[in-house]
Amino acid sequence: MTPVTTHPNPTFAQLGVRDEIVRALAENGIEHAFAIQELTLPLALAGDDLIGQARTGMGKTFAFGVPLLHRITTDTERPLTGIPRALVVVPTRELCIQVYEDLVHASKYLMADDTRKLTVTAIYGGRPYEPQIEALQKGVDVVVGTPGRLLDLAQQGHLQLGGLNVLVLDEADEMLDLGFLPDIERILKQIPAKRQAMLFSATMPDPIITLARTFMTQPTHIRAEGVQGSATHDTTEQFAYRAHALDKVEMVARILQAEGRGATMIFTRTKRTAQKVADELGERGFRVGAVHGDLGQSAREKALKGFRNGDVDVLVATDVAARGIDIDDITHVINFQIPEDEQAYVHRIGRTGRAGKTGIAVTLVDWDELPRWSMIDKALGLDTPDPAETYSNSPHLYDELNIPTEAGGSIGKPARSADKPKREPREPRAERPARDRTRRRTRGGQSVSGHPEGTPDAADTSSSEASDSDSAGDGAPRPARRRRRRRPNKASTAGTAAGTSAGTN
DNA sequence: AAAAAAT
Repeated sequence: MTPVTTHPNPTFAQLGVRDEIVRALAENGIEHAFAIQELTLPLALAGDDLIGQARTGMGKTFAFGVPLLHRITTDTERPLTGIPRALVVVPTRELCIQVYEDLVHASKYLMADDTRKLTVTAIYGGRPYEPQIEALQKGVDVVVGTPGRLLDLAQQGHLQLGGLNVLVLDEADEMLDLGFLPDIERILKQIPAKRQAMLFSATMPDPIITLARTFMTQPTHIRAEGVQGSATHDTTEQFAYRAHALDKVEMVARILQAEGRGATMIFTRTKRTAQKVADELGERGFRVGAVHGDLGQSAREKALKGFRNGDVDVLVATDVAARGIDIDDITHVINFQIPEDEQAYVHRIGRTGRAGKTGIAVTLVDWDELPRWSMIDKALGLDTPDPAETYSNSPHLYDELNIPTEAGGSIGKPARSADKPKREPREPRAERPARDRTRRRTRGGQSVSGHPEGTPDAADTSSSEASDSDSAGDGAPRPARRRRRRRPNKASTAGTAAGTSAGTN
């Protein structure tokens, strides 16, 4: 069981973070450090290499962002010159934007010298070169970027990597995976050998850690509470259902009618399917957006922005949006197609249940997906009921999905859909007050008010030597949002109790 | 075999 701590986590001020940063964080409602942040700060400030692991939505961005900003502005031997001193590499463009914005907020009051503000810039593809090049020419202290554009601008001579003091790989296991590894190696070649490297992710497979150690200096592996287990949250209720591919959209439509449903993310395995599902749900009247790699960059950003601000309440995406994206009030994650591996599953459902909130994850498993699903289920110890057992040829199979709703019932009934016209005029925008519809960032996974979750006491810190090594529409009834949440009491809870023991990697 | 990431 989770140890009960009577003391709240320490504040950033208590942890010795400089006042400019403390003030900026406070303006965003952040005062207390999450476990991963508290554990990371002393080592990160000392310049140590480290691998930071904490569950999704538990504040990894500021775990590297805060010490990074503190350190490069406090090093009197190396004043900031406008040549990049810190580089954060991320796997997707949208995550790049998000991390960039977090760092901009946190650095609001920081000066590079007596006359110049500290500058952060985002370098990513799908957008014109000129503004990014101009920003670099004006002088930049911190760069956040995706690999392709970073290398491109480095090769063109616009991005100077020789002055880097700090390198961060966010979603590090993804960055060191086959698809990205060559790019990362190219970047590593261009940065000074004597630098601090910090790697963060909720998931860190052993082979990746072994690989990481080849370019790190005696890294400390910091694992915040919880990640030793399944790395999924016990605040997120998980379900798996057997589904015919052809029925999946109908099942999703019913899930989307769950009472108390807030924002919902639907993940697919392919770009085509993502678009198709988005289109079909749109036809059914849901306010839906799509994010995948076949869309133009502005369409991707527009969809995500609409989802953030509440104009859209269903977002269909490929795994491009599986990692890092931090949006408040995502109550449901639906795996329309099962993910590639357990890491992808962990990150997908990690879009809900963030910062101690509750969430519901539903995975729809087609016949040909059963073997892979059972592998994921086993690898994570989810112990969901075998979806095969829910198999039936009955057309009424999905009448009861058995997913608890806020009202205490189950969803799955067609809910008047039979006599309902496929499409109704949408309610005017003004119908709900804008503020009520606005979905906020959770600010790096940190609750905007109250104490963050996490008990540092339960954290397992191990040094590199000691333990070796080890982140609606109207066609359907409008869901009631923001009701008081009732804890679902049936079906399978994932994960081990977030705590000390049972820590088999 | 898929997605992502430079054009």
